[in-house]
Amino acid sequence: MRERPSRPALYTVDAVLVTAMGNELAILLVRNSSDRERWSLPWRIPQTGETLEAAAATTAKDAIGELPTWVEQIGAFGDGKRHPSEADVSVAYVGLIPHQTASPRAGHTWFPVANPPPLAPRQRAMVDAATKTLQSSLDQAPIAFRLLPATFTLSELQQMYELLLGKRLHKASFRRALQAAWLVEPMDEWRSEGRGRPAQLFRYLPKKKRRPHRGVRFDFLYP
Amino acid sequence: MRERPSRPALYTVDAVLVTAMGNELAILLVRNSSDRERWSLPWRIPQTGETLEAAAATTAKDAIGELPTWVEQIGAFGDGKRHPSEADVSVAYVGLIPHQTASPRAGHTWFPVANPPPLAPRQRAMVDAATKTLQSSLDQAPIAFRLLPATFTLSELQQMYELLLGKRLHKASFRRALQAAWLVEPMDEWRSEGRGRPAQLFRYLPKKKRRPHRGVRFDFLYP
DNA sequence: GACTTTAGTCACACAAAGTGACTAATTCGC
DNA sequence: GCGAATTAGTCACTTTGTGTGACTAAAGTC
Repeated sequence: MRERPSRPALYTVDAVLVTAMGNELAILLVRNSSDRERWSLPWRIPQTGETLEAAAATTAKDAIGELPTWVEQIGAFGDGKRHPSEADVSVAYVGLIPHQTASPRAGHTWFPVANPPPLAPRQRAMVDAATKTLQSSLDQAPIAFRLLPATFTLSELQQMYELLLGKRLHKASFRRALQAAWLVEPMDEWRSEGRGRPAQLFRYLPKKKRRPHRGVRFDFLYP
Repeated sequence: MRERPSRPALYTVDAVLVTAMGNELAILLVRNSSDRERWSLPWRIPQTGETLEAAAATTAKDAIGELPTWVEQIGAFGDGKRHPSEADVSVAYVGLIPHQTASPRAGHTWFPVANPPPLAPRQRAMVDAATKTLQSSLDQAPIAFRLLPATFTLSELQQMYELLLGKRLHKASFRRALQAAWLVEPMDEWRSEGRGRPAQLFRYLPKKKRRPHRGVRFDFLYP
């Protein structure tokens, strides 16, 4: 605990900016300034007095001109090797961007999260961890709502959940669970999407404060 | 993203070492070398080529002479102020120590997690986040098992869960859920604890690989 | 106007969880 | 030695939650 390191321990803040493009998730990458063939996550070295979260928000603003609707830390990533700048650790954040508001700055492009260009191993790990974090906090935080515009149909909401979970959901079950959670308020508007019955619009407006009072659950198998 | 910082962005790795003492959780704190009245978390600056997790494990070994039975990252903590050494960010890890094996080195002491001595705000935040992380990954990882000795009774296991969750559990429900998860194997040993029927001993040995196939869940209220 | 398409709801079956009461095996007090 | 107390372990019943197919509703298409 007292040994001096052989070099300073430096870090950056990296942002995994996520949006829903059509029916897949996409992340924002920026072209490397040195090697224009390669891509990397937007990043930043925090200024004096700047919190980590603020640095992540600023990184996002620099990349798309908007603050994310949701920012959450993924963790610190270090593998003993250096990468962007001289840093040997990157503190990664996910930021959610509703796709409507997203107009990337020059040099920045959305890539399907399932099929990105080659990335440095550490950045690759951060992207993987970001999608995993989103999936696992999907039932703990309004992730899906933050990827949608302010008003949406229940079918759109369900599709967003299906996209994030990577599986189909049964309509009746989805709506029953949503009703029970009191997260959504119907508006007096309907939207006709061409064919089919028009859908009612809803907005995110959580109401109740009754916690479900569950017991234990053992949802793991191997250490 | 290109601005130079006004000073180098430095970090440490801090360890929140947790054990179960009697019927409360405890964390290991070390007396400050400068101000002997104050306490802080054990920490370390990673050496070149050392991963973050390895640094956390080493920190634990320096503090209690044993490797933790479980190590997990909590996150990176920075508030714009510096603290241990010159670092403005601490990467925090939880490490679990079964209480039997724990014999702290000189200057190190266990404190009840609910009632620690005054700590620096950042360290306080790390301790709070550690217990929150433990609670929320309790159903995802064998946290409780890693705080117990290799063999244990089901009552001890249930008490550990109650301690970590901060609430009582119903015996029959607990055992039913445990059975369904195939996490535990009975041994041919019994232990008599003075009064009452002797309890059978079990060990952690996860068996099945059937994932429960749940739908969506909305377990949050406010953003 | 029949057919297709999407929205929205219902009702039933089945699975999971909460709960109190029961049996079992030991120690303690007398 | 024997009944009360104590802890372990199980059972059966009730309540709640989830999976699922079938249904009605309102629009467009031909």
